[in-house]
Amino acid sequence: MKTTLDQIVVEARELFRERGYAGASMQDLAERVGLKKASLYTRFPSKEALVEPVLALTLEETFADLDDDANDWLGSYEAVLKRIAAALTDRARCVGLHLAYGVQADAPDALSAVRKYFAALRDGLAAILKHPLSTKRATTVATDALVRLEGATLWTVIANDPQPMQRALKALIAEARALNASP
Amino acid sequence: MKTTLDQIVVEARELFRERGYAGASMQDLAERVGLKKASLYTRFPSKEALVEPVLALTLEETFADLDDDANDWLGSYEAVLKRIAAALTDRARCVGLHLAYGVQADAPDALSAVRKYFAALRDGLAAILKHPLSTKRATTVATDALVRLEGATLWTVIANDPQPMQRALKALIAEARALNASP
DNA sequence: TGAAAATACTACCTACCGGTCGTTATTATG
DNA sequence: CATAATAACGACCGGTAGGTAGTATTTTCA
Repeated sequence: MKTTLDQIVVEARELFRERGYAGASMQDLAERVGLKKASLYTRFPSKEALVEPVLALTLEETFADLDDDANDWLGSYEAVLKRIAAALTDRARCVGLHLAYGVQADAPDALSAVRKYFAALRDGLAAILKHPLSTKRATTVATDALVRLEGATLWTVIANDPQPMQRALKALIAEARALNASP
Repeated sequence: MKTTLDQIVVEARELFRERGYAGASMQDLAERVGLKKASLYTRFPSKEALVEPVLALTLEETFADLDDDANDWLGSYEAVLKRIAAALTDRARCVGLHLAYGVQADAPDALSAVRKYFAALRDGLAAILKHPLSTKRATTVATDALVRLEGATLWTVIANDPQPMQRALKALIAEARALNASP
């Protein structure tokens, strides 16, 4: 009857995504994974400790199976952007954004996990953009791309409307293609 | 010793902004306004009922003192965008976004208040953009502008970095100016 | 000024929160 | 197969959540 850590992390992510950090309860999580609440504490020392693995999993999924082919940076970039956009669209909300807004100073480990997560996302995108751009410019463009996609989740959340996300994605890809022409 | 409704709404907004819907407590709110918790309930029937006036106030501030001058739609548009960006930057978070993510189906009145708030924001921007654009296109452009600014709050929250917001603002204004040249 | 209405208070309710206790059942390893 | 480690459990802790009852105080207005 051993429940895997992954199951717990996946369900915790879903819960954080739906209800945010404050709104998610260990009781709810226990029920989702078919355990009693006390049993969760044999796996994770606290609610706060769930945040890091939740975001690590998400980050891993985002950059899985990406070959850093210098000759096809544009393909890699498009692929990652599409992957991020797809994840944000089909779950409506972004776990990371929900946690970024919801995690407070009284959960310092969670706070630093959130910061590391977004820094890693940005750096992952920037690494691809370093092929046509300077390091500094790559970071800027990556940051702007990321916040643009994240912002579009507002409309998926309140109106269940994926179109702003699609338009943002299209615009970002067009900008990247333009970089290829004039660096 | 009468506390004004406005004081309560302003403090509630601050609390929702900082902690989100689930994370904000009536006890905290009471302390902020210098009342006992029970006294809040003589003014508002529930926590949920705070959401609508909080967003109404924010909306009102956003569009205050704007003359809809057809000859200077660009000036009005820039002014509103700057106002939104400034509010998002100096409070780091956006109340509306925090509530959009945090309000759940079990708070239906709050949910519809959030939806109305963002629809009104979009419509307010779209009304200005109807001068150079078709109704349909104005709505699209307004929506995209809004989500772009909102997305930039991610970086103000996690890194206390206002630059993505400034860049988004600049880009949006540039796009609007381009509209003026080629409609 | 006096009474109605609005506001505030103390005290309390039930439900749930994150987390811990001591104990039992399961699993891995020698 | 024994044993140690891991994982699961029921019961419980103090604290706090949203909200209410009943009462006292203040404000409003005729």
